Amino acid sequence: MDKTEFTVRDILAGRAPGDAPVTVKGWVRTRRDSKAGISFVHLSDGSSFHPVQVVAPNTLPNYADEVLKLTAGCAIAATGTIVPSPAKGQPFEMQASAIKVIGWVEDPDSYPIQPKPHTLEFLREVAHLRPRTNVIGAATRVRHTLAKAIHRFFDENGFFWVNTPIITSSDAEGAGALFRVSTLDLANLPRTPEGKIDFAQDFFGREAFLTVSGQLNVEAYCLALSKVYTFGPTFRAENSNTSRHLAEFWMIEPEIAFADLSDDATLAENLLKYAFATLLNERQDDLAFFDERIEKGLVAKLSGIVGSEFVRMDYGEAVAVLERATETFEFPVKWGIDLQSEHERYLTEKYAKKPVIVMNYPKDIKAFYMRVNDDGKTVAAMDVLAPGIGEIVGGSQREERLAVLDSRMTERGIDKEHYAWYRDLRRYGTVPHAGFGLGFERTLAYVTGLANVRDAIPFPRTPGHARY
RNA sequence: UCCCCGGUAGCUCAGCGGUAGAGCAGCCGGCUGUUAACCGGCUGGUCGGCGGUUCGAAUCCGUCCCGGGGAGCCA
Repeated sequence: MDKTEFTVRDILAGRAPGDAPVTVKGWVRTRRDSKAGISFVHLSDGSSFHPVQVVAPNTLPNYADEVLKLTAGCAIAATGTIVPSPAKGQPFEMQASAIKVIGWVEDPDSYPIQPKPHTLEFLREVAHLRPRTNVIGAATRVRHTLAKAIHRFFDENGFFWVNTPIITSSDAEGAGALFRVSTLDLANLPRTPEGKIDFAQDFFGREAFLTVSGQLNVEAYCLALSKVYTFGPTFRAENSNTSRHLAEFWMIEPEIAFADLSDDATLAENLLKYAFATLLNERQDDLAFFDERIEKGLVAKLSGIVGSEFVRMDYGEAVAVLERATETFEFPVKWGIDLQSEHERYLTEKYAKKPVIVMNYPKDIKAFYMRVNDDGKTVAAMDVLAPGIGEIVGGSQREERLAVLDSRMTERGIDKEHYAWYRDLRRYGTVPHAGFGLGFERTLAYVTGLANVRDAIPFPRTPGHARY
């Protein structure tokens, strides 16, 4: 991009010179013609929510042959002078002196992306073209800024980003079904003398899978660098068909040493508030769009969260609240049950009307690595529940006592040999530590008001869907 | 995987036993410093597939496919 080229964002912000011709490149959103002898072409390059208005006079040499044939989706380079717009709708516009068509739309009649609202369901079926829409473009920019805000928060607080492996052999974390990674010839599998598949001949000499969580690995780095986090893709081969599940999704997993569950909850709350505040500050146009078209009151909702405390309650208190509720639940509430979606929704949407942190769950419904509390009945686990989306954070203080960890593994029938390296962390300089997983797409859905995580990731993977 | 709802023009939908419709998009024309403009005209369909009921099926029945919502699992 040479010095005379500017983005739509720069032009609308007044950062392009007004005394010399500049060029902007992008894709046509709409074209309106005036018989007074000009056409108005709205041009988007994705750099900002709003397009730039290019005013094309009929004195352009290619006006009749090309400008009047521009339709939604055509790629052009427009050159001209940036002037304050005489009409309402935009602060600046371009008086074009040249419009060069770079790419036509073949068969405009059937081009799927039109200057009108489409259903999100339809847009998922044209996943390669949907970034050209307002809603997916805005979601993409918010996703970027959210990711940057999360990294910045950790950086400013002394955390190190640890890239835990995508391919693992940890297969019993209780976090769902796994995708197998193998280079064996499926049509001609090697067998052991007992007739089982001989994974010793596979690429890694053992069974391998795509990771469902970087937690166990990041714990190892936590017990050396004190404050660490992962931010990367994770994979679950669950046959989940809901608006909140993806087979491939991104997760943020901080892990802090010399810390307990309360520290963990505070970290989660601070992270979310920081991220939301950043979006309110840096993505105003996009959030205004989501507020207007996707979820009324979105900006006020986020501002409210930034400025208030999350509600914290013990699992026992949560059960008591649910038992007192006048609402009738499909699943009856009593101490010991895992909270159902309807229960979580009640707590966060009706009872607190903001994010709720539920802490100290019964140990029998939680994973083996969560620290057993002094009561012997509960573990130091916490979930952050958000209105409309449910669980966005799941975390715990980890069991740092080797004897307790071993007995928990025995209870669950987990092979200690397989977790020898994880047990080592408790043998050599063990300390209390805690962490959580934050679902990136669920968080993005929450901050945009988008009801389905499939619209919060560029190319969603769900059961039966990996076409694009 | 289970339970519901839906599939009609490129898109959004109406029609729900009797000759396939509207809005938007596209094309043509009119008007206009316009703002996902406005006015007129035109083009555009195996009514998801297959089978059945009926004189006659987009409409009723069966089945399969596809999409969505909810549940479970979880982030």
